[in-house]
Amino acid sequence: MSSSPKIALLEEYALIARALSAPARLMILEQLAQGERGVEALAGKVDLTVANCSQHLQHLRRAGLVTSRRDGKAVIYCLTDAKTLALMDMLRVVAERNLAQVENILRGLSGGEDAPEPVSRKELAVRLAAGTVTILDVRPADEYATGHIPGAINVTLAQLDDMFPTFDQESEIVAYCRGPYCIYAHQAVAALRKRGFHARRLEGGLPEWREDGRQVI
Amino acid sequence: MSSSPKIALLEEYALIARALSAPARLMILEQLAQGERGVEALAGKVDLTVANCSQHLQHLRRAGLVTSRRDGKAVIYCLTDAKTLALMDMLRVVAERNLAQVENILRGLSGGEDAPEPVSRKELAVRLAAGTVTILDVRPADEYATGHIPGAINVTLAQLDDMFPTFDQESEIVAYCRGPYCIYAHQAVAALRKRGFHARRLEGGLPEWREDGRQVI
DNA sequence: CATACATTCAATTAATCACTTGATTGATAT
DNA sequence: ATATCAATCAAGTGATTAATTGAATGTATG
Repeated sequence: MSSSPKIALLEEYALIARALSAPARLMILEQLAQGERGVEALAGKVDLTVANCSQHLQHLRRAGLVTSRRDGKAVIYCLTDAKTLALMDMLRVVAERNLAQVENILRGLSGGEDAPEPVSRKELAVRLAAGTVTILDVRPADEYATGHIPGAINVTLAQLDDMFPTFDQESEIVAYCRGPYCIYAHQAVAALRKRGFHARRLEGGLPEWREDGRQVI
Repeated sequence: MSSSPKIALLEEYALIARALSAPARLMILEQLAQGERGVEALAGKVDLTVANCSQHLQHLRRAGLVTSRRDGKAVIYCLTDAKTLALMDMLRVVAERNLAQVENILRGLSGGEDAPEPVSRKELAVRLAAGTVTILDVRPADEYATGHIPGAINVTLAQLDDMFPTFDQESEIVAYCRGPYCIYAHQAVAALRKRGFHARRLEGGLPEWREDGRQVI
């Protein structure tokens, strides 16, 4: 098989990199970061056929990034450990630093305007305790239902237009979504700022907030 | 091209992961971590034809991991930044945690015996200043020549057999090589311990030592 | 200007990959 | 047992990839 142990090792490392080299699998991992899921639920979320999704999941399992267990007739997948999230985040950081294309897309998301720096999780925790901030959870309702930051209001992007009158023009609004790969919070902040609100993104998303050991309800 | 900005972003991230998904390219990156190199020198080091190596380098450049400049008739490649090294190291960490195969190979490298914990760079720096340690640089002579830890002795694995009599049985020996992807230090430590020496690996390799801002001559 | 040199491009082949379709397995309920 | 449901497997297609070969580019030197 492999001539030398060195190449054998590199092939294993490459196997993990390859597992991360398809957009569909990155989306699956983003979903699993929210919490464990069955194959059919995942296939629905990332818009793949069940068979195709199953194959991607096995690819991820071969790379050791996810594990599965059987629950009745369903097979539940979950992330092997949080290091995978750190690896994905580093992928994003390197992409943002080195690829001009990524910068262009991110600029486009904030509607041409300069997006403000995101709010750190620590800062949000302090202001959450003080009650000086409105928090928006911009994920789909079902993901909000399985866990969210205490006090967060669930508003999808489509609903946002109707909600403007209910927000306070003075206090700051912080929006979050699935995590660094998710663009909902970017888009929500752009829409809010266009209407004159003080809005910023939360750094990371719910999985990172949970990973910090902060409260989720 | 890409239907949504989300998929466009994921495709960029996937591009970087794909760049890391071939053993040949991981070897090229390991070499570039030692210092900038021309195409022909790289091709020789990683045992590829020049044309093939050039194509791999362009793959890496498209992913923003390396940059190139022209120097006379040679084209010199170097790593875009040190974050790439961090990404590769995280790839290794995840592999060691999640893939049984990697554990097997690493165990095989230490000759079946339990390998001792590596020496941290900080600890080595202290003991280097105190002169209480022998340091072996187990890389090829040309790589040693372009920079090494002060006081390190250059010994290739092939030469190691002849060198045993010259080592002190009492003081500890620390071996290092190109970095976490390189197995020379593992093999050297295994050989030394089989002969009864107190030997350990340095954590990381020369690029990481240099990255810490420590002295290299 | 012609030559030599280092690198890149272009065309080819074999292998691998993503995705689709339809059949099969495994577990539960009737 | 039989039916049902979730997930996986197996086979086939089109696209992408790594590697090889030979030609073409760009840069220095005689």
